[in-house]
Amino acid sequence: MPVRAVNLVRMAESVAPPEFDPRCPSSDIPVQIGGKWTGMVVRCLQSGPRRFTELREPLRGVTPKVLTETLRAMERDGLVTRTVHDENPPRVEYALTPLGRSLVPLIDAARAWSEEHLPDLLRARETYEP
Amino acid sequence: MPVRAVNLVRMAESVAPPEFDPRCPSSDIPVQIGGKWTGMVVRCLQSGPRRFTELREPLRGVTPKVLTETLRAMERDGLVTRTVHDENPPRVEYALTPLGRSLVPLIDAARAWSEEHLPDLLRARETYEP
DNA sequence: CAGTATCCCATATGATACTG
DNA sequence: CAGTATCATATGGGATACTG
Repeated sequence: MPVRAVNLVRMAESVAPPEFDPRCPSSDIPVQIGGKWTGMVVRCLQSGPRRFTELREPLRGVTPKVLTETLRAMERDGLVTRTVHDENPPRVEYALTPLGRSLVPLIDAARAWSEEHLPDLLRARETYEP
Repeated sequence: MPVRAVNLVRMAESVAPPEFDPRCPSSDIPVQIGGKWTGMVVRCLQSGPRRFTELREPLRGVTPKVLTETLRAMERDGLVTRTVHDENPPRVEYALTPLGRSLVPLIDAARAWSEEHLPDLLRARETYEP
């Protein structure tokens, strides 16, 4: 399996601890938002709204349970909207909100980093010995 | 505990699945690099080399075991160097490599995102109801 | 179609104690 | 000082089967 790129998949909502240490500007306690699939969902929705199964397809390997959890969390955080069209069979569409769209540059930056630096990282990994 | 910012804490080394779906440019299978503390270690080392205990201090809450694991992984990936000075008591210094330093803009971008958008996310979280 | 309902498991993280 | 060594556990992620 060839290595392709690096995705941003997790971010942390950081909370200042009671005893914030000014010597390290990021000595925060992280509380995570996002997860394994969040970044990929954002990218999949970039080109427009998609239905549940339309998301499952390109995200090969994601189980319906996990995709549901991911989408619910993103909805809760205001990253996507969930629209139920009253039809039969049911049709549910997910779309990015402006907030969700604002993540795109960050994800792109992570991928750009990977395209530029991943070979170095992998080389380091190969030559490393404990 | 006031919310301060958002840190990038995880990234995924993405591997193309056998059946890559062209409709979604990021339908990759992620294999994670990084972890809860990696981003903070990078930021702590930004201002120069630090010793093990000098890292433990600002990263309140990290146990020696976990900090060791984090640093070893970062060393393996070529993000930091570990220099043992032959003295007594022992002195070990960790420093960013150019590769490690190249992560800084990405981490800063994540923090910038948070400073700009975290209030929106938290507001969405509060008004959300299942 | 768009999910739920269960069950399961690896692993990331942490608590605590000890050492060359 | 700079770690190891153990042990414990929460939870993110997955497998599988079922449903309005």
